[in-house]
Amino acid sequence: MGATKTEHFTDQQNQMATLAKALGHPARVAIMEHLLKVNACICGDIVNELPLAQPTVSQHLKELKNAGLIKGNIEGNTICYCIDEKAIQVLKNYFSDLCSVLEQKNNCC
Amino acid sequence: MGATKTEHFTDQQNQMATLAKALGHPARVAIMEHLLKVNACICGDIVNELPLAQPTVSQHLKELKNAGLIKGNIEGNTICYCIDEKAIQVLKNYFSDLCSVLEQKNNCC
DNA sequence: AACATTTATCGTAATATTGCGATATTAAAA
DNA sequence: TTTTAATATCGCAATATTACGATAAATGTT
Repeated sequence: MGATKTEHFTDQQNQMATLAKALGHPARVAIMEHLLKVNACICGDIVNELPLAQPTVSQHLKELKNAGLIKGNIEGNTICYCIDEKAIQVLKNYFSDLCSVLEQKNNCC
Repeated sequence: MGATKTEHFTDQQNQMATLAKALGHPARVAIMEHLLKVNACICGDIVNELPLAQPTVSQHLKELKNAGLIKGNIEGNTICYCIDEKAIQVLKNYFSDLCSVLEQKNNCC
Protein backbone atom coordinates (compact mmCIF):
# COMPACT_ATOMS: atom_id res chain seq x y z
CA MET A 1 0.00 0.00 0.00
CA GLY A 2 1.03 3.55 -0.37
CA ALA A 3 1.10 3.63 -4.13
CA THR A 4 -1.67 5.35 -6.03
CA LYS A 5 -4.00 2.91 -7.77
CA THR A 6 -3.71 4.55 -11.15
CA GLU A 7 -5.04 1.56 -13.08
CA HIS A 8 -8.49 1.95 -11.64
CA PHE A 9 -9.15 5.37 -13.07
CA THR A 10 -9.74 6.68 -16.56
CA ASP A 11 -6.93 8.14 -18.65
CA GLN A 12 -8.64 11.50 -18.49
CA GLN A 13 -8.76 11.39 -14.72
CA ASN A 14 -5.15 10.34 -14.46
CA GLN A 15 -4.12 13.02 -16.90
CA MET A 16 -5.91 15.71 -14.95
CA ALA A 17 -4.45 14.44 -11.69
CA THR A 18 -0.96 14.50 -13.19
CA LEU A 19 -1.31 18.12 -14.28
CA ALA A 20 -2.83 19.16 -10.97
CA LYS A 21 -0.24 17.29 -8.96
CA ALA A 22 2.55 19.05 -10.81
CA LEU A 23 1.04 22.36 -9.74
CA GLY A 24 0.49 21.08 -6.24
CA HIS A 25 3.60 22.69 -4.83
CA PRO A 26 4.08 26.43 -4.30
CA ALA A 27 7.58 26.37 -5.77
CA ARG A 28 6.22 24.98 -9.00
CA VAL A 29 3.41 27.52 -9.06
CA ALA A 30 6.06 30.19 -8.54
CA ILE A 31 8.13 28.79 -11.38
CA MET A 32 5.16 28.90 -13.74
CA GLU A 33 4.39 32.45 -12.73
CA HIS A 34 7.98 33.47 -13.22
CA LEU A 35 8.09 31.91 -16.67
CA LEU A 36 4.97 33.84 -17.51
CA LYS A 37 6.22 37.15 -16.18
CA VAL A 38 9.59 37.14 -17.85
CA ASN A 39 8.77 38.03 -21.38
CA ALA A 40 10.70 35.44 -23.28
CA CYS A 41 11.06 32.03 -21.76
CA ILE A 42 14.05 32.93 -19.68
CA CYS A 43 16.40 30.23 -18.58
CA GLY A 44 17.57 28.84 -15.32
CA ASP A 45 17.96 32.06 -13.42
CA ILE A 46 14.81 30.71 -11.91
CA VAL A 47 17.16 29.50 -9.25
CA ASN A 48 17.92 33.09 -8.27
CA GLU A 49 14.25 33.87 -7.98
CA LEU A 50 13.43 31.00 -5.69
CA PRO A 51 14.46 30.36 -2.08
CA LEU A 52 15.61 26.89 -2.96
CA ALA A 53 18.89 25.28 -3.87
CA GLN A 54 19.76 24.60 -7.48
CA PRO A 55 19.26 20.83 -7.37
CA THR A 56 15.85 21.32 -5.82
CA VAL A 57 14.78 23.75 -8.52
CA SER A 58 16.11 21.42 -11.17
CA GLN A 59 13.98 18.66 -9.75
CA HIS A 60 10.86 20.82 -9.72
CA LEU A 61 11.51 21.79 -13.32
CA LYS A 62 11.79 18.14 -14.21
CA GLU A 63 8.44 17.42 -12.67
CA LEU A 64 6.76 20.26 -14.49
CA LYS A 65 8.32 18.98 -17.68
CA ASN A 66 7.26 15.40 -17.08
CA ALA A 67 3.71 16.54 -16.52
CA GLY A 68 3.85 18.41 -19.81
CA LEU A 69 3.39 21.86 -18.31
CA ILE A 70 6.67 23.25 -19.57
CA LYS A 71 9.07 22.61 -22.40
CA GLY A 72 12.84 22.93 -22.29
CA ASN A 73 15.09 23.90 -25.17
CA ILE A 74 18.83 23.54 -24.95
CA GLU A 75 20.53 26.75 -26.04
CA GLY A 76 24.18 26.13 -25.89
CA ASN A 77 25.25 26.37 -22.32
CA THR A 78 21.86 27.22 -21.09
CA ILE A 79 18.38 25.75 -21.09
CA CYS A 80 15.39 27.75 -22.09
CA TYR A 81 12.24 26.71 -20.33
CA CYS A 82 8.81 27.90 -21.18
CA ILE A 83 5.19 27.12 -20.53
CA ASP A 84 3.44 24.65 -22.78
CA GLU A 85 0.31 26.46 -23.76
CA LYS A 86 -1.59 23.31 -24.59
CA ALA A 87 -1.45 22.01 -21.05
CA ILE A 88 -2.74 25.28 -19.70
CA GLN A 89 -5.58 25.15 -22.18
CA VAL A 90 -6.48 21.68 -21.02
CA LEU A 91 -6.69 22.97 -17.47
CA LYS A 92 -8.60 26.07 -18.46
CA ASN A 93 -11.15 24.08 -20.44
CA TYR A 94 -11.58 21.53 -17.70
CA PHE A 95 -12.44 24.10 -15.06
CA SER A 96 -14.50 26.18 -17.45
CA ASP A 97 -16.62 23.15 -18.24
CA LEU A 98 -16.88 22.25 -14.59
CA CYS A 99 -17.97 25.76 -13.82
CA SER A 100 -20.66 25.94 -16.44
CA VAL A 101 -22.13 22.61 -15.44
CA LEU A 102 -22.19 23.84 -11.86
CA GLU A 103 -24.00 27.00 -12.85
CA GLN A 104 -26.73 25.04 -14.56
CA LYS A 105 -27.46 22.95 -11.52
CA ASN A 106 -28.43 24.69 -8.35
CA ASN A 107 -26.24 23.19 -5.74
CA CYS A 108 -27.93 22.08 -2.58
CA CYS A 109 -25.32 22.79 0.08
CA MET B 1 14.16 18.30 4.94
CA GLY B 2 11.17 16.71 3.30
CA ALA B 3 8.72 19.39 4.33
CA THR B 4 7.54 21.98 1.86
CA LYS B 5 8.92 25.45 2.52
CA THR B 6 5.55 27.15 2.51
CA GLU B 7 6.75 30.30 4.27
CA HIS B 8 8.82 31.33 1.30
CA PHE B 9 5.95 31.68 -1.10
CA THR B 10 3.07 34.09 -1.43
CA ASP B 11 -0.37 33.33 -0.03
CA GLN B 12 -1.71 33.24 -3.55
CA GLN B 13 0.87 30.71 -4.61
CA ASN B 14 0.26 28.56 -1.58
CA GLN B 15 -3.47 28.76 -2.11
CA MET B 16 -3.20 27.68 -5.72
CA ALA B 17 -0.84 24.87 -4.77
CA THR B 18 -3.27 23.68 -2.13
CA LEU B 19 -6.15 23.52 -4.59
CA ALA B 20 -4.03 21.84 -7.24
CA LYS B 21 -2.57 19.37 -4.80
CA ALA B 22 -6.03 18.34 -3.69
CA LEU B 23 -6.85 17.51 -7.30
CA GLY B 24 -3.51 15.79 -7.74
CA HIS B 25 -4.90 12.33 -7.22
CA PRO B 26 -7.13 10.48 -9.69
CA ALA B 27 -9.46 9.30 -6.94
CA ARG B 28 -10.14 12.88 -5.96
CA VAL B 29 -10.66 13.90 -9.55
CA ALA B 30 -13.10 11.01 -9.84
CA ILE B 31 -14.91 12.12 -6.69
CA MET B 32 -15.29 15.63 -8.06
CA GLU B 33 -16.62 14.30 -11.34
CA HIS B 34 -19.03 12.02 -9.55
CA LEU B 35 -20.32 14.86 -7.42
CA LEU B 36 -20.85 16.85 -10.58
CA LYS B 37 -22.60 14.07 -12.47
CA VAL B 38 -25.05 13.08 -9.80
CA ASN B 39 -27.59 15.80 -9.93
CA ALA B 40 -27.94 16.68 -6.30
CA CYS B 41 -24.88 16.48 -4.12
CA ILE B 42 -25.29 12.83 -3.37
CA CYS B 43 -23.81 11.42 -0.23
CA GLY B 44 -21.32 8.78 0.60
CA ASP B 45 -22.28 6.22 -1.98
CA ILE B 46 -19.16 7.60 -3.54
CA VAL B 47 -17.59 4.61 -1.88
CA ASN B 48 -19.55 2.33 -4.18
CA GLU B 49 -18.38 4.22 -7.22
CA LEU B 50 -14.72 4.03 -6.40
CA PRO B 51 -12.36 1.07 -6.30
CA LEU B 52 -11.19 2.03 -2.84
CA ALA B 53 -12.09 1.07 0.68
CA GLN B 54 -14.37 3.25 2.75
CA PRO B 55 -11.68 4.70 5.03
CA THR B 56 -9.60 5.64 2.03
CA VAL B 57 -12.49 7.44 0.39
CA SER B 58 -13.28 9.18 3.64
CA GLN B 59 -9.70 10.41 3.79
CA HIS B 60 -9.81 11.71 0.22
CA LEU B 61 -13.05 13.52 0.98
CA LYS B 62 -11.41 15.12 3.97
CA GLU B 63 -8.59 16.41 1.84
CA LEU B 64 -10.92 17.85 -0.74
CA LYS B 65 -12.82 19.50 2.07
CA ASN B 66 -9.70 20.90 3.72
CA ALA B 67 -8.63 22.40 0.43
CA GLY B 68 -12.04 24.02 0.14
CA LEU B 69 -13.08 22.16 -2.99
CA ILE B 70 -16.12 20.52 -1.46
CA LYS B 71 -18.53 21.17 1.36
CA GLY B 72 -20.18 18.59 3.57
CA ASN B 73 -23.60 18.84 5.18
CA ILE B 74 -24.73 16.41 7.82
CA GLU B 75 -28.18 15.05 6.98
CA GLY B 76 -29.19 12.75 9.77
CA ASN B 77 -27.41 9.50 9.30
CA THR B 78 -25.77 10.60 6.16
CA ILE B 79 -23.45 13.30 4.88
CA CYS B 80 -24.19 15.31 1.79
CA TYR B 81 -21.08 16.41 -0.04
CA CYS B 82 -21.01 18.86 -2.85
CA ILE B 83 -18.62 20.94 -4.90
CA ASP B 84 -17.81 24.41 -3.65
CA GLU B 85 -18.36 26.53 -6.72
CA LYS B 86 -16.12 29.32 -5.51
CA ALA B 87 -13.03 27.14 -5.48
CA ILE B 88 -13.69 25.99 -9.03
CA GLN B 89 -14.10 29.58 -10.09
CA VAL B 90 -10.75 30.45 -8.56
CA LEU B 91 -9.18 27.68 -10.61
CA LYS B 92 -11.04 28.62 -13.76
CA ASN B 93 -10.02 32.27 -13.47
CA TYR B 94 -6.43 31.43 -12.72
CA PHE B 95 -6.00 29.31 -15.83
CA SER B 96 -8.05 31.66 -17.98
CA ASP B 97 -5.78 34.51 -17.01
CA LEU B 98 -2.71 32.42 -17.57
CA CYS B 99 -4.01 31.46 -20.98
CA SER B 100 -4.75 34.98 -22.11
CA VAL B 101 -1.37 36.25 -21.01
CA LEU B 102 0.20 33.40 -22.94
CA GLU B 103 -1.74 34.25 -26.07
CA GLN B 104 -0.47 37.82 -25.99
CA LYS B 105 3.15 36.81 -25.86
CA ASN B 106 4.50 34.63 -28.60
CA ASN B 107 6.27 31.84 -26.89
CA CYS B 108 9.75 31.07 -28.11
CA CYS B 109 10.00 27.31 -27.62
C1' DA C 1 -32.74 -0.63 24.77
C1' DA C 2 -30.49 -3.49 21.11
C1' DC C 3 -29.16 -3.45 16.50
C1' DA C 4 -27.98 -1.73 11.95
C1' DT C 5 -26.10 1.84 8.99
C1' DT C 6 -23.16 5.55 7.81
C1' DT C 7 -19.11 8.04 8.32
C1' DA C 8 -14.81 9.30 10.79
C1' DT C 9 -10.63 8.25 13.13
C1' DC C 10 -6.57 5.47 14.65
C1' DG C 11 -2.68 2.86 13.72
C1' DT C 12 0.41 1.15 10.65
C1' DA C 13 2.86 -0.53 6.43
C1' DA C 14 4.27 0.72 1.84
C1' DT C 15 5.56 4.20 -1.04
C1' DA C 16 6.34 9.01 -2.70
C1' DT C 17 7.90 13.71 -2.19
C1' DT C 18 10.94 17.37 -0.68
C1' DG C 19 15.30 19.33 -0.08
C1' DC C 20 20.10 19.54 -0.54
C1' DG C 21 25.24 18.47 -0.57
C1' DA C 22 28.31 16.23 -3.52
C1' DT C 23 29.29 15.16 -7.97
C1' DA C 24 28.70 14.44 -12.93
C1' DT C 25 27.78 16.43 -17.48
C1' DT C 26 27.91 19.66 -21.05
C1' DA C 27 29.31 23.52 -23.58
C1' DA C 28 31.13 28.10 -23.74
C1' DA C 29 35.31 31.02 -22.61
C1' DA C 30 40.01 31.92 -21.76
C1' DT D 1 43.31 22.38 -23.27
C1' DT D 2 42.25 24.09 -18.85
C1' DT D 3 38.88 26.71 -16.61
C1' DT D 4 34.39 28.42 -15.82
C1' DA D 5 29.39 28.38 -15.87
C1' DA D 6 24.92 26.16 -16.19
C1' DT D 7 22.19 22.02 -15.41
C1' DA D 8 21.34 17.43 -14.19
C1' DT D 9 21.82 13.37 -11.45
C1' DC D 10 22.94 10.59 -7.24
C1' DG D 11 22.29 9.48 -2.65
C1' DC D 12 20.32 10.24 1.49
C1' DA D 13 17.56 12.07 5.47
C1' DA D 14 13.20 14.06 6.82
C1' DT D 15 8.58 14.18 5.99
C1' DA D 16 4.15 13.37 3.58
C1' DT D 17 0.85 10.55 1.13
C1' DT D 18 -1.77 6.43 0.13
C1' DA D 19 -4.31 2.57 1.47
C1' DC D 20 -6.77 -0.19 4.56
C1' DG D 21 -8.21 -3.14 8.67
C1' DA D 22 -9.97 -2.35 13.08
C1' DT D 23 -12.63 0.42 15.70
C1' DA D 24 -15.14 4.49 17.32
C1' DA D 25 -19.04 7.82 16.98
C1' DA D 26 -23.44 9.18 15.67
C1' DT D 27 -27.89 8.49 14.21
C1' DG D 28 -31.76 5.89 12.49
C1' DT D 29 -34.62 1.54 12.99
C1' DT D 30 -36.91 -2.13 15.35
